[in-house]
Amino acid sequence: MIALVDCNNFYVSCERLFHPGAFHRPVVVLSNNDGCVISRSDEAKTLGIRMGAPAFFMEDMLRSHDVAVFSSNYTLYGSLSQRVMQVLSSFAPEMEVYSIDEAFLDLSGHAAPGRLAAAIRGGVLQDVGIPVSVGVAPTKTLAKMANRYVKKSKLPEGFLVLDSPAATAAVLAATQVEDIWGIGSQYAAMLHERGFHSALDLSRAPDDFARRELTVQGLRLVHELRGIPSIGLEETAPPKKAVCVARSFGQLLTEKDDIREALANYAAAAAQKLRAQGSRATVIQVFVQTNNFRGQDAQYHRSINLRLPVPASSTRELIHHALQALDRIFKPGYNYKKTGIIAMDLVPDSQVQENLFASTDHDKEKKLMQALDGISRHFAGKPVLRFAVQGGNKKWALRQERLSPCYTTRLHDVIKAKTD
DNA sequence: TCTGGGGTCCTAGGACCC
DNA sequence: TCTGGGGTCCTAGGACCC
Repeated sequence: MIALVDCNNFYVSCERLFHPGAFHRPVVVLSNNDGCVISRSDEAKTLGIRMGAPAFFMEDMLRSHDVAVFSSNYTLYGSLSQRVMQVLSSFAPEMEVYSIDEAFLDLSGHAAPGRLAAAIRGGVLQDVGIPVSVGVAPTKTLAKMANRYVKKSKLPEGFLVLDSPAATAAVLAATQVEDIWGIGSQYAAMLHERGFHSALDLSRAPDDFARRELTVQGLRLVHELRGIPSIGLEETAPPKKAVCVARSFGQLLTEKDDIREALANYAAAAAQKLRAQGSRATVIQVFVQTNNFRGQDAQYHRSINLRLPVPASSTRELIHHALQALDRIFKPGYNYKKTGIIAMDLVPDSQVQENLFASTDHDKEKKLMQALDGISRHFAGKPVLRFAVQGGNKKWALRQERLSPCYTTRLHDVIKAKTD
């Protein structure tokens, strides 16, 4: 049996840990730039606040219902996520960390999965303070479904075990196709049209139909619904194939210099990510975009791929190439909303083929970056040393008007229990 | 008139996930 | 004034190879 453990309203739960006043009260967490709602407490859901709803549409409503609003603080959430995963790993040696707030656990060999699920829930709550729900079933897809059922039906015990055909069929029948893991809006519309409405319907679909209309992934999915394990547990995360840093600006930008500054900073962040995972980029993609939502503005979306002379992870090189790419796609006269860089075709640092004719001294470059990373580690990962082109104007900076402190990762932000 | 067979690599686009 | 960011996988089609 496989368990899917999922933190309830994870970002909201993280904020509540440090703001006891936010319990028993609607709470939402906003995306970057305080743009839209990405996490809601149960009370906020009851108020009818939708996932992804733009915050500025709802300001009056948020105020009148006394909703606690937070900017997202990924440093805090990442740190608490690590603690949750640590606790989970003590329950099952074989585990896949699926996302910041979810993990699959292999429970095979346990005689009483229900008791274990209850213990997991209690353990995480006790040790970290985050409430979780647990779904247990023979396959990952069914475990996901059981988990969703626990939350949707607000089962008071917080877990559900699908260990009989009857229990499984009941949950399958109660789940619409669009709520199945792996079925998005496009497939859902097609399935309804073809007469498949519930997960139970889909579990009875012919294999060749699933293969033809939903690709091989859909075929695996249908088998999983029937209780045949077809998606394996991935214990060690495969190395990333791409690294992307892209942000909307806090305000629209028209000046190339401002966009250069933003892009230089994103390229620096991408380079740091690459070094942290020990890989280098062979190709970079750089893009610029205007704001689609502004019908009154002329629109411009453009991206370009650049093959690097030698795979690179040095901040200096990535900034250099990114800005060259920008030169080729930037056009004056637009209100720009977003830029970004994607580092692709990543190769392990150790397997890089040097270019005999390249002008860059990679030994020197590497030492420089080691020094840079060493210094930044001293300052809790903050980029205290920067390249001049990264500037300091920050016209592009994010809006984060309701950011809570980094209670668990920055010494200065640790809560004071007592002041002198 | 007839016009092979088998393969790789790359790119673009579509679909999905949290 | 204000609408997120970061990923993965699959397929189809074209270019190219012997």
